[in-house]
Amino acid sequence: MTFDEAQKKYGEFLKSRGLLNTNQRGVILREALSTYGHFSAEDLTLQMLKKGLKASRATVYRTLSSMQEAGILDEVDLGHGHIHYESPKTKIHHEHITCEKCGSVCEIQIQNLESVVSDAAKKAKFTSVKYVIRISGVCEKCGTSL
Amino acid sequence: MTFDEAQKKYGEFLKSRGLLNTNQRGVILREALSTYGHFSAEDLTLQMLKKGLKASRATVYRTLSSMQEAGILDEVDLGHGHIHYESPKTKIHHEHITCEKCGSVCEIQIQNLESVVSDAAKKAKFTSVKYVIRISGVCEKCGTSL
DNA sequence: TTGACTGCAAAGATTTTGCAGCTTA
DNA sequence: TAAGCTGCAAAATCTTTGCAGTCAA
Repeated sequence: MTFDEAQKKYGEFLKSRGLLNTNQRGVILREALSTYGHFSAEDLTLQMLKKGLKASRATVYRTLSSMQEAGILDEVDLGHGHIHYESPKTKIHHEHITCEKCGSVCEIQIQNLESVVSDAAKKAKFTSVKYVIRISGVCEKCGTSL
Repeated sequence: MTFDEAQKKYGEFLKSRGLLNTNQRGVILREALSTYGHFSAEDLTLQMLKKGLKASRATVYRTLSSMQEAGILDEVDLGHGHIHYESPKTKIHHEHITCEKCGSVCEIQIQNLESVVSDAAKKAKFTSVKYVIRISGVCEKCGTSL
């Protein structure tokens, strides 16, 4: 998803709900999509502060949450105790695994995870299925240094 | 896993770490394993309070966490904003899906999820792989009543 | 006896909310 | 103008921690 596509999609989402397309929402959208990899609301707030872009923590939280609802951000659980987001533009169907010892994060590919989960959910008559998976383990480095 | 097996396993875990097998740990273990389905630290604390069993919130948190490490409880993410646990004795390889509208939780079966995740993680040279998956969607009732 | 455990209350961390003033359409 | 948004600070939620007294081996 390019920035323009995301902007358009978010704009439509806002309009469909009767919400306003404000300056802050635009700034946060741009910032979120231009960030490589995963970030938390806190990360983004600080990153914007450094650049002199103004948006309060509360607004960042509110906006990221609505961007996720709009489908232009995915939630990611790295097991770090707070929500991370990620732009789907960098997502070619991958998940993350966090090392329990050193905290490092690797991306891994899980074949068909999306469809497997979605199929199972459909058997229980659920629609609009989403999932967040948190995977952890011990990485090679930490495993061999024991 | 029966209660006796869990108790034995937990006892061995504690011993191997030089930790004590205290009264509170025993009480919490019994309470956790006798609870059907999933529960949070808070749930368990209140449940024990009602029965007149004494254990502070902090101790329950500490104990559940160590029981998870010992492998006699599994962490479950229902998307309710706090950690839930579940006894593996009720777990015949199932996951949970939470309805975004009404909050109801269903159990669903996902074929081979465990091995699929574990295999993918092994390709990244991770060992001792664990995962927690949070699945959400819209249940049949909420989907048709729109 | 000694190290570990417990309860309490206080601290922490992350996220949400109330409200008054500001903005967008 | 009206409805929605924003920032601030306060609140809420869940969880962890420090400490002094208690307990298990």
